[in-house]
Amino acid sequence: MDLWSEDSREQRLIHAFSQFKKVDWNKHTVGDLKPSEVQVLFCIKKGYETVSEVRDILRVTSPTVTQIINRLEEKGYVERTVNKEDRRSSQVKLTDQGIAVTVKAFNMYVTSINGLIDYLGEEESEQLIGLLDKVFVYYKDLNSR
Amino acid sequence: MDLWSEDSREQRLIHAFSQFKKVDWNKHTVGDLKPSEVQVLFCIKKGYETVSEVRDILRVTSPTVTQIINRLEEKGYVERTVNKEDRRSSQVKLTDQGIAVTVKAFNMYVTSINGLIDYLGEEESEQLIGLLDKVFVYYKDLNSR
DNA sequence: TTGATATAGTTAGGTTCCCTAACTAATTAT
DNA sequence: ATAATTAGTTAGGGAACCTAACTATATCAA
Repeated sequence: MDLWSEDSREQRLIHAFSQFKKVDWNKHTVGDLKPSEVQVLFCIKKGYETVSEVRDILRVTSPTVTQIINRLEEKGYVERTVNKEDRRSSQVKLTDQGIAVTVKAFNMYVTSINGLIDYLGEEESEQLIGLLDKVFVYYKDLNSR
Repeated sequence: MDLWSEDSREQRLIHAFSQFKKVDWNKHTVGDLKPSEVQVLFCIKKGYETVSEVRDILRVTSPTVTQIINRLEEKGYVERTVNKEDRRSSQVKLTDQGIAVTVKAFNMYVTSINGLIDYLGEEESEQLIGLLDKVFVYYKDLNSR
C-alpha cells in the first residue's frame, strides 16, 4: 500500500484526527460563556476549587486557568477567597448566578452528548470513550519521555 | 446514575473529547513549518491544487487557506500560477524544496502514527477511524440542519 | 532561625489557527 | 449588457493556549 494513497491506514487516521478536532460538539453558546469558561465551571461545580486542581484536570497551564477565572469573576459567576490554611492558594466558589448558569450549560451539553450516544449506541459509545482515552494516554506517555 | 457524577457516560465522553482535542499528535515541528502549513502541503502533494479544493478537504474557509499558502509561498515551498482556463483560480504547485520538506514531514507523521497503530493494534485502529468518522458525520449533519 | 528552595498564583505579552466583512477580478446566467 | 455567482484576497479580530517574569507564602536544611 502506497503511503501517499488516501486509503492507507496512516492517512485515514491522520485525516480522521484532523476532522475530529474540528467537530464543534462544545460550541453551543450558553449565554455569555465561552467553551473554555464552561469547562472551568464544570470543574468547579464538581468540587475542584483551586487553580492547580483545575489546571491538572483540564491539563492546561496555571496562567490559562487564572485568566479564565478572571473572566468568570468579572461576569459574577465565581468568587475567590483566600485559603486560611495556605494563604498562597485561593478557593474558587460558584456564586448563585454561577450555579444557575453552570447547570444550564451542563444540561445543554448532556442533551447534545446524549444525541450522540443514542446515535452510536451504548456499545460504540463505550468503545469510543475507551479508544480516546487510550490514544490520550499513548501520547501523554510519549511526550513525558 | 447522577449526571454530575464523574462516572456518568455523558461526563466521561465530554471529558474524553476535551482531552483528545489536546493531544498533540501533529505537533512535531518540521523545520520552519507550522502544523497547519503541513496539512496544506499534504493536500497539495495529494494533487489538490486550488484554494477551493484545499478549503473543502480541510474544512476551513478560503481566507484561512489563502493565508497559509501566502506563508508557504514566502518560504519558497509553493508557487501560484494562474489557471489559463479560468483566470479567477490559481494552481498551487510544490517547488522542489516544497516536495522535499513535504516528504520529510510526511515521514515524520507516518512514523508517529504508526507508533499509535502498533500500540492500538490493527483492529482497534480501524475501530477508532470508524468511530471518529461516525462522530464527525453525526455533528456535520446536525449542524447542517 | 534564617536563608535557600519550592509552590500557588498572577500579569504581560505572544503564537497559532481560525473566523467574518469587505473587497477585486473573472465568469456565467438572464 | 447587466446582474449574479464564483475564486480568491486583504484586513482585522477572537479564542485558547503558551512562556517568561513576577509576588507572596510556605517549607526545608544548615
